[in-house]
Amino acid sequence: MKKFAEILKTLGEINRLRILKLLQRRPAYVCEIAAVLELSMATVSSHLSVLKRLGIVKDRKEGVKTKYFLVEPEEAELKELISLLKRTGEGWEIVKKDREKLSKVKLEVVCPKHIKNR
Amino acid sequence: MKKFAEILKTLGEINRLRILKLLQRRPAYVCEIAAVLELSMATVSSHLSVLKRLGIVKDRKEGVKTKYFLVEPEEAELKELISLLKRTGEGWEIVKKDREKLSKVKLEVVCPKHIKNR
DNA sequence: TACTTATTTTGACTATTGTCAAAATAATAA
DNA sequence: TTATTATTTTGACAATAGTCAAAATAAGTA
Repeated sequence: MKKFAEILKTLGEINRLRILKLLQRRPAYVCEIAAVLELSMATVSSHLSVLKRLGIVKDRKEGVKTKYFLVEPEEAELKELISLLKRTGEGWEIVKKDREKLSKVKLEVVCPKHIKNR
Repeated sequence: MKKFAEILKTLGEINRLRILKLLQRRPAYVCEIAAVLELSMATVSSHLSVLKRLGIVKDRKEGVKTKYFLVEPEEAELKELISLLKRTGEGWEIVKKDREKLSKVKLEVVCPKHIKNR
């Protein structure tokens, strides 16, 4: 039960939900996510590590960058929650905006110091 | 989306989950729940008010006591989450223990000051 | 080797949360 | 009315969480 509560609490954070809805579109680098959400990379990185610990995202190093992507979780309850989130978030305004932004993000623009620590 | 995160976070608290699993058995008074969970009535009352605000429990005054009971929530997502919780919590050890305790609780014992502020 | 750069970690800060004791409420009983 | 009692509210506290800047890492590149 403790685990179940943990899962719910972890998913009950708006920026983590936004990240998940982004990753449902396509894998992304930390710098891209940070640019879309307008959060520091430190913050995004910390959210991602929480999601990784939960077993719903994984990462792959690509040179100096890290690409994060969704994976099918092990646990049945988590699977159900993710499926609910998949069905549920599509109409939200912020999700549409975030995805629009993501589709326009240019790595060369967003990753070097053009994005000055925001 | 903010609302959805809110729901998840609210449900992601172990004592609130325990309360919901109790109320799935039968309606109960604050003092009964406090006795079963071994928490102060103040704490239980505060959890209950959070759950009430979410629209998954309601209360009815019975003299000096307040009886809390589950209601079918309005929102579709919340409905799905509650249904998941219904299917999901049955095997948990703590749920079985809590329910066992609840079935043995005697109002006359548990409500007056016999339970000394725990 | 030294330099650059995306990421992660650390440290600090603020806001929020879960908890209880004590005070305040509200409903009944005497 | 006054007393009793279950509940709620308030105030305080410790623990946790989200955030960022700055430092530390790690993986290139020159």
